[in-house]
Amino acid sequence: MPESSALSPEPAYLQGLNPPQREAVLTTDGPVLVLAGAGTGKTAALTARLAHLIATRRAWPSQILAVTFTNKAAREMKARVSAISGGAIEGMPWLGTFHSVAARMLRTHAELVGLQSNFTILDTDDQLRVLKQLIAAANLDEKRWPARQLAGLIDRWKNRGWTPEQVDAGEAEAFAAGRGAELYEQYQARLRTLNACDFGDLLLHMLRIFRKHDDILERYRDRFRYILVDEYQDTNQGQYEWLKLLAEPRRNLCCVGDDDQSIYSWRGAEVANILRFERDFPGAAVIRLEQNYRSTSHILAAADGLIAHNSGRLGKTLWTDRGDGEKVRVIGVWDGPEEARRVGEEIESFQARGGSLDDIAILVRAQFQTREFEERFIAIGLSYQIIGGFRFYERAEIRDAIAYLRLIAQPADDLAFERIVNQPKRGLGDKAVAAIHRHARATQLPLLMAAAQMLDSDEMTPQARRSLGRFVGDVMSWRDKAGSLPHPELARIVLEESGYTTMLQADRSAESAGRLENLAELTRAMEEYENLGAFLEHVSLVMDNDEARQGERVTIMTIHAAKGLEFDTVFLPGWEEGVFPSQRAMDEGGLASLEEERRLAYVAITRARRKATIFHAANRRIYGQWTSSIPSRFLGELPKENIDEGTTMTGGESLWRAQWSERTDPFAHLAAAQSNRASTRGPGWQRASRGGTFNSEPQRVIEARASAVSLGNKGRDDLALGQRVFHGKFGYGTIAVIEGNKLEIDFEHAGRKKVLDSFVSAG
DNA sequence: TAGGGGAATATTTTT
DNA sequence: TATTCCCCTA
Repeated sequence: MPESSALSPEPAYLQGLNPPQREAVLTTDGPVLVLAGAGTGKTAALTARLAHLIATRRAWPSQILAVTFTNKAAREMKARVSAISGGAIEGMPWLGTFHSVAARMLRTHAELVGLQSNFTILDTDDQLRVLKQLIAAANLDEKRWPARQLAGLIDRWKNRGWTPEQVDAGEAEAFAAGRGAELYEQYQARLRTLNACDFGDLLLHMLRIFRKHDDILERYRDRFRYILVDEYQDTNQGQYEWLKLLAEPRRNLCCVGDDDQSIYSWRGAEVANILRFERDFPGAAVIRLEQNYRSTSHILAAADGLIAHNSGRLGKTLWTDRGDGEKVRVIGVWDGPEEARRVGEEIESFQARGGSLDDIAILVRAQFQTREFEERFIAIGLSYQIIGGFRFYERAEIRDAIAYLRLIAQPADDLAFERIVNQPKRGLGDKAVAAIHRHARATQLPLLMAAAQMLDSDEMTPQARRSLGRFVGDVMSWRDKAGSLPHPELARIVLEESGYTTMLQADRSAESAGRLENLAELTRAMEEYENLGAFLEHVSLVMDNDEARQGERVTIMTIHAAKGLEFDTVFLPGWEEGVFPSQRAMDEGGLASLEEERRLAYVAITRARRKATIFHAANRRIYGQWTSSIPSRFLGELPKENIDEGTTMTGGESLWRAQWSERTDPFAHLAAAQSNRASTRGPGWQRASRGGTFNSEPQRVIEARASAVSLGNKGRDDLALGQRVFHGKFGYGTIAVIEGNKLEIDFEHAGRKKVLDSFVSAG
């Protein structure tokens, strides 16, 4: 703890903060809403506030509830609070994500909602499996009423804090002619028998407990002197109620957020929560952080001009003293491949000038857009990483491995049992599993126990019985070992003895090597946890796994994933109607969705520190179909004075010519790019697609030329002939030929391939 | 029961 | 263009 504050002029945590930031730190009591625009030093203010509360003895670390949405944000805040206090503040036990905090609470009160304190937290796969069974049991056509849709609805209801009884008729109508609420009810009942809950339940159960048990609510109210919420614009209805209950009667609630960065309404976030904060908490102090420390002014002004087209904003004006900087560039290109080519060229020249790839990001609206870039970067040998998509713990092999561990830790975990009885294949298919289910239902036993009993009956074919006997025996023996072996060791044994490793080794597909590598990584990750239980809790709540990143690389990710991050140079491809704003969003959500898309565009632009380049293509292949596209309406909403427009195509008079010259002269686009002709935005772009024929040929030529340029230079000095290496796609192999930065490798499973050295690591 | 082949289908995804 | 899922056959 710091010295008595009266003497020292100013505590360290206040240094370097601007006046509004200080206000956000020092306005400790009563409701406070901090409107923190993009790049305005929100996290600095937030952590200083925590430090201040503790340093001035307003609260002990354990008396502050601080919630975030992501594990990443929670981790960062923890680290910064610890740093700012010089390590004096070790733990803030109640700093975490909404879900982890709620889970922690729920473990102590589980019995009040019909669970045991060791309940399991279901992942999406488990959830869908349960729902599929219920839908089938209800005699509904799974085609017409997919489990995914029901899962989405139930999630939405939970986000609003509704229990099955509270779902109104109109909402229930949305699924299977009014049977939605009924299925929700059945789902909850099933979860209770499984001693499990899903993500939504973590919050909803606690909310119900708070509503029903005053004494418990009182206890938490008494404990939490101060409450702090990050990314408040992303809270859903349930979270809002949860916070409101806890914040009374002290009302020391500080919410930080930015209505212009609300991009998760499709996940239940209610912008309304932030918009009505002042009404909900009369007398609230509203503090605006408007000085942007991230971007230069053209970038800010462009973003600001765009977002001004939205209605119903709280409004704020970002400013910066970083100078004008460069204008935002808007570049029209012919098609997707050219877009990727252009971005690749710019990155290479940036790199040639000594720039670092780590400073560059390509932010896309949708995952499918990443492919074009990936292909291009592989071709020219540019290091990149794609963030998002499937996360570590969502991969099938990881989930399978975890299911084994779950079953060992909790033999009653029926979902885990179902997932792996026949994985790897043991000849226990639908028939056998159905028989086990029948027996389990009849005897009220968990599946694993029921299966054990059935070994003595003659309900199954002898071979199925033999196979099942072996499986049950294995699980039992692993359970025995679990007590004595360190858990990572146990995991390795399980993977080996279950035949899972063997199955992958026998699999000759390109991915199997990567899967084995993932499993190895999993057992490595387990070492950081005290015991199996702690590890499994981590896995359910923290779905990400920090992968060690090696070397410089360009980052490719969705705009959603980029929120909260910043990069020196940002490329924003695909600003076309239908892609961005996305067609589906507009079809389904109308104006509200369009505004959310616009906020997304705002988030995208404000990620850039110095340079933002937007692309729009005249033709794009979507799901294998060539479609012509018109530039995004958002482009027209950018203030003219903050953008530079250009196109790589010849003038608007004839797209035909552009097409023709592309076809015959592979370097035409370069010439066009250099002369940077006037914009052709407008009707000329709306030409019908000419189909995919024209570009296949020139692309190959250009591809070859670009490869020739980037290949054959440098090469790595840490690789040698005969060395064993690992490749993300092809697995392990031995180097057979080295030629500059090109390698020929004899892969153990994929045969001989030519690859670039930047894609292999010493194995 | 497993695996092949053909048809249907396709945002964003903090926990 | 992928991927996934369902049906059918060995």
